Amino acid sequence: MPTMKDVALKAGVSLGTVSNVLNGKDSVLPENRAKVLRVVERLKFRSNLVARTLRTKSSKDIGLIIPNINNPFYPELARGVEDAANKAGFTVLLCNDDRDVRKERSYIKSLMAKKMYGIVLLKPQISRAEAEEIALNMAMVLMDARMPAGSACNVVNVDDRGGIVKGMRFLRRHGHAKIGFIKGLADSLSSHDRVKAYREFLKDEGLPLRREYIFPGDYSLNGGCKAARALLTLSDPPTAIASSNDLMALGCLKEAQRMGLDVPGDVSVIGYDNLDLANFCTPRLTTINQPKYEMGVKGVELLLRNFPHGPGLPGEVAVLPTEVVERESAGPARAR
Amino acid sequence: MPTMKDVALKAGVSLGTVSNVLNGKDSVLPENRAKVLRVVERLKFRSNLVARTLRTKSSKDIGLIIPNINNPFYPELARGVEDAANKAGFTVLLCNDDRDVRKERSYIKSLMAKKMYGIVLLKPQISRAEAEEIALNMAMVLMDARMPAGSACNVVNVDDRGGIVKGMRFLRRHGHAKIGFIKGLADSLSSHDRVKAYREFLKDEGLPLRREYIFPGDYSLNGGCKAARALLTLSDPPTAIASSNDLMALGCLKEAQRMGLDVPGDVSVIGYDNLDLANFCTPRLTTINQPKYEMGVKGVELLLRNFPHGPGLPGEVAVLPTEVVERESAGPARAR
DNA sequence: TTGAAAGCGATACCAA
DNA sequence: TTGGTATCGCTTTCAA
Repeated sequence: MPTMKDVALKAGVSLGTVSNVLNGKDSVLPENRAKVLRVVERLKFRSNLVARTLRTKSSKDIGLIIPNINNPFYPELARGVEDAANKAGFTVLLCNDDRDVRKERSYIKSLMAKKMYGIVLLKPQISRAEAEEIALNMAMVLMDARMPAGSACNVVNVDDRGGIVKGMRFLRRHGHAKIGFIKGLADSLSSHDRVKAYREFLKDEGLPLRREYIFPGDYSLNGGCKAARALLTLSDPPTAIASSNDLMALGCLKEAQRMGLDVPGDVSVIGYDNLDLANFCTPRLTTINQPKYEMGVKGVELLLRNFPHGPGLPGEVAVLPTEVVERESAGPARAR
Repeated sequence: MPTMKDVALKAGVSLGTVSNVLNGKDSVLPENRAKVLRVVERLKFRSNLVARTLRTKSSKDIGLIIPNINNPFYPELARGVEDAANKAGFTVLLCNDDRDVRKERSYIKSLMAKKMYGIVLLKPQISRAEAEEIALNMAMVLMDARMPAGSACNVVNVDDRGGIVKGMRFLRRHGHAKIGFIKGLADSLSSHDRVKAYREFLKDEGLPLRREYIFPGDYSLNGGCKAARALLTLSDPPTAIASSNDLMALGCLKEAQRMGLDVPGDVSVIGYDNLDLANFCTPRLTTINQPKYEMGVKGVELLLRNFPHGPGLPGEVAVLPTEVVERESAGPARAR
């Protein structure tokens, strides 16, 4: 592997000149530039990025820490991060922390030891103070998190309140007044926001809040089945069920069918996330879309924009919109 | 950020001693080791991995190049790679090449410039010669590829022939003699192997090979629908359809249902891959499992085993087994 | 505009 | 066992 020194030698110029050519500095005689370029070509020279990073103290890489790439929500988001990063000349190191704070910390330390430019961290479990401290050394973007105003961390969230409200409104518009809700695991900000939005919507609409209409789900297919069974065997069952994710909505849908109910004829089901599976099941699932790819893109955008040449700029917070994707699993309420 | 020099200073020992302590060399006086460790702790010192890599000319990272993490086949494989790599103290850089040779080459070059330890490359599009050349500089594992014996590249493949044969046998055992086949895009080794296996199976069983029973699919949901329509409207339609991936099998299944056919009552459908969706659809899809996670693990295993301290050892090839996962979409043939 | 030289922060060798 | 020093390959400053 040839080095810049080799190039300099063969081209009959100094190391600095080669560096200047390679970095597009214009203080180089055209003739020298040409010579250097020719040698670079001939030797198939490629800069050693490690040396560059050592010298400049920052690589052109960003770390992406997510719970688990196996969760169908994340590949698209990861792709958004990668595409946006690539476009800006950065590459992405993917890390799955399995929602384990220890793993999360360990990855962060490793990313720092690698002198990464920045980190995109989903569902952070570390404390705010820890996050702030990291943001001193590298660009930082949090997703699905809440930080105090003035924080050095950038934050990208999704309008979960709005998503639920839109879904509920959709159901209302189709005449539903008795709407059940399947909660998710109470471990994340977004999950919390979704139930809250459900409650508030009911209140705003002057609809009664029935405790038995809220079922504690676990984000799993089976959790959705259980919820459906519980909700639909009530003496006065809901005519529509809103789930806080697609997987449970699917379970719900399947269980309703198993009970001999027609979806959406007898009961409407509405999901959340808009995963691929929402398109693959029968009936296709009406659901709330989260802009997964765009979340990734936006994250990188903030990352790069607010850390142009080291720290300084305060963080920014972006809230991305949700929307209902109308398909087949929800329709008009029908008297039973 | 403190450096090893700072540690050496505060601990009153030399740089070399600190290095030896940190790298677990035993030629250090226990008392000195303790001193160093104490200072490391106090200063929260962490080795700069970039400097280490520059000096040693190889990082503890491996690159993983896949077509697209958005394709539901890959997340699990990627997870296998990451887990196995982590266990060995390595981290993984994920790259999506979108099946574009140019992107593939560009990523490889970038990985080399970063002095990565090795590369796991899926469905390589570069030439064999190119692959061999890369293997001179870093550990290399190819997946879904064929290399000549004696190659420096390691290869991990899946027993696609066997998978198809097992699926066909399963159908035969249930009395099917008229079996349709939906091909995939002819762009990969595995795709090619699957049709071939289908043909040979028919021959071995003494069953007629009917051209009209082989439909050219495109791996998409819609491709599966079209295939079903074509195959099932034949004057003498097949009683079972084997698809070369799950997505087309799902499309096939849905189209059959739309045509008023019962699956598996009227027609059996069998997929390939065993993606999550195979479990989520109705009826649940009987399919051929590919050991995705294990492929990733095996890849890293070969990578590490055959490149312990630089090149030298020849590559190894591993073929992982497939198996039929019996669910609900395939059953006994029935006279129509 | 260019060249010479000083670092970046580790590892590794050699002498002591 | 330890300390001193050269070195990895680049960027960056400073004089010329």
